[in-house]
Amino acid sequence: MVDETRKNAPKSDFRERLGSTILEVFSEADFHAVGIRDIAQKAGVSFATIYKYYGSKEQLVFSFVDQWMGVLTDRIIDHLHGMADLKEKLRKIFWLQLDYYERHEEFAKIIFLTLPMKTWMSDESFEQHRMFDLLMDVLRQGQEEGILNDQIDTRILLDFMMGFVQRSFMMWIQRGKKEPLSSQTDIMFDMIWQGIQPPHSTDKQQADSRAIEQLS
Amino acid sequence: MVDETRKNAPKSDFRERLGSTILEVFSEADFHAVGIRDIAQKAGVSFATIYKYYGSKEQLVFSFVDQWMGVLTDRIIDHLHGMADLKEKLRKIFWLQLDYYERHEEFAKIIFLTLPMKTWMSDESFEQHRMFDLLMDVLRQGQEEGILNDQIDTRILLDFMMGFVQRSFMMWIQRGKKEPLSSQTDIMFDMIWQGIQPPHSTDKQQADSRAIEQLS
Amino acid sequence: MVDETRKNAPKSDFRERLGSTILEVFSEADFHAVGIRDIAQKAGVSFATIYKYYGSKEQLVFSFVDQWMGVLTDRIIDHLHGMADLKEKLRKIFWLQLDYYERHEEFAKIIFLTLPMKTWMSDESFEQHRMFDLLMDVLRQGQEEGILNDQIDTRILLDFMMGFVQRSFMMWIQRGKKEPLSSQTDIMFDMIWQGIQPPHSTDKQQADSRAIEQLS
Amino acid sequence: MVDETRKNAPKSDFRERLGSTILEVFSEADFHAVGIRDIAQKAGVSFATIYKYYGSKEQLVFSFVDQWMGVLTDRIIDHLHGMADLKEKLRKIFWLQLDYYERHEEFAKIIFLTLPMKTWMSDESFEQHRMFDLLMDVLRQGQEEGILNDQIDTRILLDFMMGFVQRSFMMWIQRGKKEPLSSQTDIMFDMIWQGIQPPHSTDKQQADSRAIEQLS
DNA sequence: CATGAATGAGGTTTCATTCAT
DNA sequence: GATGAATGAAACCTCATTCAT
Repeated sequence: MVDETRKNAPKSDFRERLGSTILEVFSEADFHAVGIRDIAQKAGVSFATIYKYYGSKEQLVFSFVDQWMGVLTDRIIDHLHGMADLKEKLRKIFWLQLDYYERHEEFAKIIFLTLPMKTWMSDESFEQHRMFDLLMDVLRQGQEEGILNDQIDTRILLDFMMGFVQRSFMMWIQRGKKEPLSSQTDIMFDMIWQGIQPPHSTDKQQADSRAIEQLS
Repeated sequence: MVDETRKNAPKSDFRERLGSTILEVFSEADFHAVGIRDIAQKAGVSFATIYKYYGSKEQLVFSFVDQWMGVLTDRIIDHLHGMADLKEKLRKIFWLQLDYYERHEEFAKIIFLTLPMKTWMSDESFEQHRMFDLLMDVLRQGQEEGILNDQIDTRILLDFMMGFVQRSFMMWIQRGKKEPLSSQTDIMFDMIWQGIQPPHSTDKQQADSRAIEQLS
Repeated sequence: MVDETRKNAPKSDFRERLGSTILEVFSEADFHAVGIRDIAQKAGVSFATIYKYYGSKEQLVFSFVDQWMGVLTDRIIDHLHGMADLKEKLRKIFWLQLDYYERHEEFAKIIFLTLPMKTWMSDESFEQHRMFDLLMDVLRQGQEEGILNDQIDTRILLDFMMGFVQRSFMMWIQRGKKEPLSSQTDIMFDMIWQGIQPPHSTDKQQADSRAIEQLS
Repeated sequence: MVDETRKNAPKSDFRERLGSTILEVFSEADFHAVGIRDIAQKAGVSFATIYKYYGSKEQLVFSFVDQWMGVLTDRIIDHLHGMADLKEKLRKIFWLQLDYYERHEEFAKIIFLTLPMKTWMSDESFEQHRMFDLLMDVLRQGQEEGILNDQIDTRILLDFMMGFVQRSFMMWIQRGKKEPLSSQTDIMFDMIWQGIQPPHSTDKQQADSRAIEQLS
């Protein structure tokens, strides 16, 4: 299950302490405001060892971000098992993300607020292929079944959902975390669900509704 | 010898060159990868002068970002004049943003990819009160008129739209700008529009539609 | 007199403190055992400033060594003024060196014990053209006048003297500085003087002496 | 698989390869510019093994230098056998050194240009007791027999010769090895020989010579 | 007993920022 | 009021040495 095969993998203990430290410091300061020496010292690891394994401050953080994103992906995969209804799948996916980012606030701060995007986007780990493919499959299936709007590039459906998640997290932080991030999952998901459905053009719907009303 | 005529107004020129330089360099490198010396040199100013006016690298960029966001706000205000239909207003707002970010790609890269978020979010300029108030007013009005979902915090409606804009821009860049960012404005806006409407629960809508069909 | 013309010359005070520190630390430890950070701290100068001016640890030390060698050269030039007798000139030169190295023991330790020779010999400052030319002129003159052995490359005459100086200093240190280095100047100089004279082949000399003795 | 026959004697091979490597790398770079890892790799040994046997980079080199100096000492001892004439003994010693350093240029570069003197001088191996005693005995004997200047500390006679050797080697390298180092052995040795003889004051000699001439 | 991993630290370069002019 | 010098610190790379296996 775990990557025991990876070559040159440092001691698990080593990586654990590093991870904690990264969460701690990068969640509370901008990327450039954190020194590798601080990290090394707080993690009780040698500065040179970090360089040996990760090569740069960026790669160090990317490496952990990738790992933590993998955990979220695993969790999503796990939860989707045995689910058939598309809407429930998507709602679950949406909730799992909000929930994960809320419970791992430090991690979410890192990916949404701290990471130097320019460089991260050039890095393999940004793509998150496993999660991307997973979500794309669900959405594509919905489009093929006619449940979701198939006029739209599937990737845009994905962006629609992911953009809402990211923005919601950012503003949850910015606005002081007054209530749990996931507390409004249902109402927020409904917005997404409405948004990604096929356009029995809203006008038509309204006309329909009005027609019904007139009938009664 | 040169420009002795405007001896007392070198400032505008100064700021202009600084702005161009900032767009140029910060759009192509992470914040921490850009040196103030580079900026000063490219702008033809002493770096100490920059410090005199802006105090720090962050404030320097924030200052210009604020200005450029102001331009977008002005443009939105300008375009909304004389518009009455809410949907058209929102569509316009959505399009104006995509259009502005596309035509000022460097600026958009800076705010979405480069700025150290942690610090920016603590800065006055992040709030963008004028634009925030403007959009909030439009959305709130829609909620009050019953056209938009009023079960939802107006700020969430805003996040819904803004998140989509930000994510779309980021992925437009990431995916290689194959086609104009604003080329899908309509189809994308329809997603938002559907998403923010009151929840005549989709089920109900479908039921309505079916009922109509049966009637005819 | 002093190099006020040199561009980018650091503050004199700055250089003074650096010099003292260099004498202090490099005279007591091998080159590679001294850290630039220590030097900077002891000299009360910023570490970055050192690099700005000298570029490397080696160049830093070479720069001062060159200066101090220049002082010795000046001193020799000064003392030779108004001297006519070749032997006295050479004796003076020999003594001035022993004396200078003895009174500036730290400096001498640096050039004879500490400097990484390989690199120093590739450096301009190793040549010490001013002093080299000065001594070569004196020796060459002696050869031309028939006072010194002209069968030998002048440079070898120079090596003969310089090698003795260097070795004497090294062993003076090694043997615990029991008595002043220059205390045996005369007896040591006589060795050199005898060595560099034209070879009225020793055998001949002895034969001569014996002949004289027989005559009397 | 390989050399199982001398399973218990891999040491000589090990040390041989180490020696070659040391000659190779330390003759071409300053002490601090050579990494133990390079040495270990080139010699095909683990660097930790080197530490096991030698304890430090310095001791590693000192150990080999001591061995190679021993070879020179042996050679000198060997050649002095059966020689009676003091002058010839000294000439031989002088020539053997120049010859050895010339033919083992890499070794000579190490002792004269590379070794961190400060540390080496504190090391047992610097003293070279066997060679020191050997040369001192020869010189002392010369002094006792009245052939050499006995006004001078025997050690200074030694320094006189050794300084010339060291300086000559250094400058031979520095000046580009235009001709064999030992090519001028005779003329150089004559300088030393003249230098270390008793001072039937040169003036006296000249007077003698002149007297003879007058007589004839 | 030999090895590679881990370490602390140094050299070098570059940076943001401060300071004195 | 604008400037360059000086600074402290960081990233980066590599090293000598120690340590656990």
